Amino acid sequence: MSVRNDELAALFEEFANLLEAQDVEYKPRAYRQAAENIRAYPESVADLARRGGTDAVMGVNRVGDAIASKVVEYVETGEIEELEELRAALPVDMAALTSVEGVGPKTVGTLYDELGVRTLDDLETAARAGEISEVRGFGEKTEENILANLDFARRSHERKLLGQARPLADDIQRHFAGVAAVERSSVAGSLRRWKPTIGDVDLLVASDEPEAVVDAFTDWEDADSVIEAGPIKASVRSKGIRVDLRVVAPEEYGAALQHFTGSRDHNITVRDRAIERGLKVNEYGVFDVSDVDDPDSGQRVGERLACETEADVYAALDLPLIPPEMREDRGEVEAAAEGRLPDLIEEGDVRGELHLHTTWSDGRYSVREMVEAAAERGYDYVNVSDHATGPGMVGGVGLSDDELEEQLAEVREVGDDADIEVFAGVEANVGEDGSVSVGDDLLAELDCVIASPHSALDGDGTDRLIRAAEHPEVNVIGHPTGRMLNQRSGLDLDVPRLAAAAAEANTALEINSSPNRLDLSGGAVKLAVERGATVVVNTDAHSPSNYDLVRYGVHTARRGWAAADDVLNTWETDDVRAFLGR
DNA sequence: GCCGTTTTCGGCCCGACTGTTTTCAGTCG
Repeated sequence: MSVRNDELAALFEEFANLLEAQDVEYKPRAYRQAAENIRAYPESVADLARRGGTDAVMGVNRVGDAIASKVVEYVETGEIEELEELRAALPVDMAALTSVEGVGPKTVGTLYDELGVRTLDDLETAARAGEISEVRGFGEKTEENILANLDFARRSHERKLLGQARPLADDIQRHFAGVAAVERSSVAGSLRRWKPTIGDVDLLVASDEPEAVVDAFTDWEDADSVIEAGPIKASVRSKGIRVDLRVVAPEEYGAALQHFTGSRDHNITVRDRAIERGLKVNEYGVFDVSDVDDPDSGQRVGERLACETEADVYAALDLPLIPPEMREDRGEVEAAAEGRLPDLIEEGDVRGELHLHTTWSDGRYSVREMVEAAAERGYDYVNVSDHATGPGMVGGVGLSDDELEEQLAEVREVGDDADIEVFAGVEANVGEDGSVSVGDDLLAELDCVIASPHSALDGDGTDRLIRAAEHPEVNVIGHPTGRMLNQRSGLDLDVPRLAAAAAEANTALEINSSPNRLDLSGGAVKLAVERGATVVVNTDAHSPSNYDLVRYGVHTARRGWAAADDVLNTWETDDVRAFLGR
């Protein structure tokens, strides 16, 4: 049985909520943290369980022997006995009910005990009948809010894609640019760390007039409804996404930005380092509490060190500024302390696009239009890589070998006219056995061959992709797992093993920048780069405007600690040609 | 339940906001 990480994570989140409904202390937090780390783990945790048992699963941060053995139990039997007992004691659809804004585990427990509410439908029926406002501790306002939030909970139980949330954040940043009370503003939270999926949009503003900022925020034309609004913070819903605003004093902006960017685990490690130095870090600043009797006696206890900028905050802890994309508690604080932070790739380092489609397959623009658009962007080279026919290609999208020969002539012709280097390539399909769906003679004529899995996208794909990577004519493995965010998890990969083989074979691993994919993930990129593999940031463009998606790939590379040198398409044309063996 | 150059036992982040309450519980981030 193949079990996805997010499926495991959901189980332990349910575990946490059921325990919390019973007033159990501390355990819920432990289960939630374990769930979060399982969800974010770059490889299949179920695979870990199968290969190495509880010991291997305990390698996941904040997973100890108790939770690890529950993972093993679930992978082996499809059930966790303790969870079944908890469910029997509180037989409710916990995930659905707690997805209603303002309804948490305690509320679920109370409404089950008092009214027998088990599902969203039960909740709606009880609210419409006015029963909820009769329960002690509840009132009419709570009942109204539940009704108001129910539809939203029914419609959107998924995290939003980075590619949806980023443009929204850009919009509101433009709105704030016209508000006089806003001194500085930034996105924070997981969006600033460029996580592939986002729970909500976090915004931070520096201002001496917080209430004016909150007013401007709730008046924003794209704010569809106001969830809450106080003197220094507010939340609205916009286009189905929750947007949280926090306003802070300008002199505390750096500390607040550091605090609200997270991740929580990164901040815990940072705080630990502060404690070692007699310092205290919170959202208001870094404080020297070495001469203070009770450092917990207030928010701003002790002497405040500089914290107008994030760099000040890290400097106070003898650390260089750690880029937001790295703040996932994957060893970055230790690396920073030892001066080992990589010089991360930046958007401006990208010199070319090595994966694009034209009207020959499923693109919407001609070879010439795609090449000219790349030249206009200032790129030095592109690789025309239309789909080949083969496993996973439906509706006649992919090209036969004869058609590819025909296209090759056109690509050469466009290349002769172009100011930039035009590589002739293909996106071939990797069969279930690792074979490549284009004839070897034709592959040898091409400059840059991408091999991508498009079919049989479940189970372990490591051996299959290694075989493709070792094919002498293959230069890039495209979207290696084949995952589609919120839809399918794709292949399980032993990334270190694949990366070592790819490095040996001089084959690059793709970071596909499409917001639906972001494949490889940042965590996988880190493992790949550590094994010496070269990665390539491609947009898989089907139109010129798709070239803009490159930022998502670059920031994913940064989440994987990649420097420009690790990324093939930051190299100069001659070096890329040498890598391709042309 | 997890975790440890202060601990293998005894801690666990904490502040803002809301709605329900007369001083607080629940939710959220």
